[in-house]
Amino acid sequence: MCLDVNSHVPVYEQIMAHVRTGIAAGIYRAGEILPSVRATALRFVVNPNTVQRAYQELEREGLIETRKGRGAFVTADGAVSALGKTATAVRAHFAEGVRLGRAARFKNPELNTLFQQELRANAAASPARAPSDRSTDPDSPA
Amino acid sequence: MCLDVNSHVPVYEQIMAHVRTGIAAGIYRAGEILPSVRATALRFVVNPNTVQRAYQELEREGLIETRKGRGAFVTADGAVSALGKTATAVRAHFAEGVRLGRAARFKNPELNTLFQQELRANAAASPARAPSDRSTDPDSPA
Amino acid sequence: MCLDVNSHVPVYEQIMAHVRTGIAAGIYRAGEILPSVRATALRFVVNPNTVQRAYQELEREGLIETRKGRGAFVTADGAVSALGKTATAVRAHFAEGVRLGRAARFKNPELNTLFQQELRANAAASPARAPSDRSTDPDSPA
Amino acid sequence: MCLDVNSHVPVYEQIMAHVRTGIAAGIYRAGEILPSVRATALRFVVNPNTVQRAYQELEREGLIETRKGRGAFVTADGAVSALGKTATAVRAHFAEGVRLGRAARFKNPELNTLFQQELRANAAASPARAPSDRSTDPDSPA
DNA sequence: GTGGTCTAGACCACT
DNA sequence: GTGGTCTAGACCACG
Repeated sequence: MCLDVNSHVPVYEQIMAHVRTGIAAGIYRAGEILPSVRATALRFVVNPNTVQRAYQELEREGLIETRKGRGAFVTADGAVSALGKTATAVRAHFAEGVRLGRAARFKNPELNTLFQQELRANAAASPARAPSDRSTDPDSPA
Repeated sequence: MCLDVNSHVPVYEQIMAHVRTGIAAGIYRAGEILPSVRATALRFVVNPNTVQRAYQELEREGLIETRKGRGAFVTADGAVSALGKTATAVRAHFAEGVRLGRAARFKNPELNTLFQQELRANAAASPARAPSDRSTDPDSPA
Repeated sequence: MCLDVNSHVPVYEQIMAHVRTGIAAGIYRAGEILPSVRATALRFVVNPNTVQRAYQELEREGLIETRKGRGAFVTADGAVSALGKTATAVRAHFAEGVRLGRAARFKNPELNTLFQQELRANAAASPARAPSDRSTDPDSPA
Repeated sequence: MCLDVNSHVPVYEQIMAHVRTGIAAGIYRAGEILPSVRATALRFVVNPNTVQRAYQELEREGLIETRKGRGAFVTADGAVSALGKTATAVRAHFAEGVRLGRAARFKNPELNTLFQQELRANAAASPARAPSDRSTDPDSPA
């Protein structure tokens, strides 16, 4: 898991998304401490300020809580809301793809085919088959 | 059809995507003239410079051709390549959604459900059923 | 002989240069009439207004003289000054090339070699040898 | 070294040429950082946007690489290709001069004389002799 | 401090 | 009217 500096999405938001999905996935549980700002900065090869901002925004969202000199902790309802937020984000991407396809007169079956290809391409666990031939598309208008 | 100024995607790229899908959809055909820079600027309530830049990049991509004092025209192979480029963009969005979902331990069936919901939500004509309550998610990390 | 619409040099100036060298070369002599605006426009596939402007500027330069309803004529001293103007223009190009080369630390012998190559490449009459492999360079900063 | 705002060559291209020859001359080496956009804008008394555009185009050419918040850096193969690009630009100027001269029926010896004069006029160090009275010709049709 | 995008408004070349 | 370049000045993301 790493960041895409060429994406239009600010790095600090990518880090936010990373933490959010981490919570949604149960990697970080309610009350647990998150990796320190500095550790995260080193891991992503990024300026600590940037991580700092990500954590700050997450705190504003109520997902985490920072305590001076202690670190950042997942809040009680952060654990539950993260899952919903992630699902919403996922849907947003699908919606954007669908919208774009519709604009180009793609029919439902065609869109479905494209989606199933991605599902297999990025297969992880259950029905894993296809090799991951996915490559980022600089063209993608978010 | 309008732009999202709050998106992290530069406005000029959104305009590029718009033209691209317009060509892919057959709204603009090979050899046909595109709306002028100024007209497009008015339509999207955007500065002419921004449209100018979009057209310029599209020209560099070989999709369109501009002639001083005449206007911008869809090139012959622009008409064909636009379709492929749009499909790639669509897949990129699906891929990103899938990636995000996978990170949060969503299973294939769950992702599929989310996708089918979008497909129906944004339904245009044919199998239209549930209109649903889709709204853009400013949180979406592209 | 034709125009380069992709050049940064305005078309009307290219036409001016064409007339100027035509006079310098003795194709158009003092007192002789020049091709009409419309004829020139057709020949170069250009808007008559553009030719009109070229002729107008040439008149301001004193190289030609236009008489309503008659046409444009080479003036007496136009015939002599054109040659000088052309020579100056030629030198200006050489100077720009030399300047650019110097900036990149090219030595005199190297510059000379490049020049001799061009001289042979564009060979026309006297010591004609090499085939014309010259191609326009969009990079050229005038 | 300064820009010619009266030239028909866009300022941003003049800046590109300047950087290119700088790289070709070894003033900027592979991996080294270039002057910042704002610094260059001040140096050339030009709007930062204009420099920004020049750098952006150079990046597209692969000559340089920019990193947000860091600066612009000369790429590895930028260092080598710049030299070739500059040589091409130099030849283009010589070619244009030759072409113009040929059109006016100048013979090779005459063209050669004009060139040698420029070579001496713009002499830098080695065989410097006649300083001469060279001045830029705004008339020069690139 | 760095690069990157956008607006407002200007002037030029060309049809 | 068209596209193309430039300025002035603003705001954002990153270090």
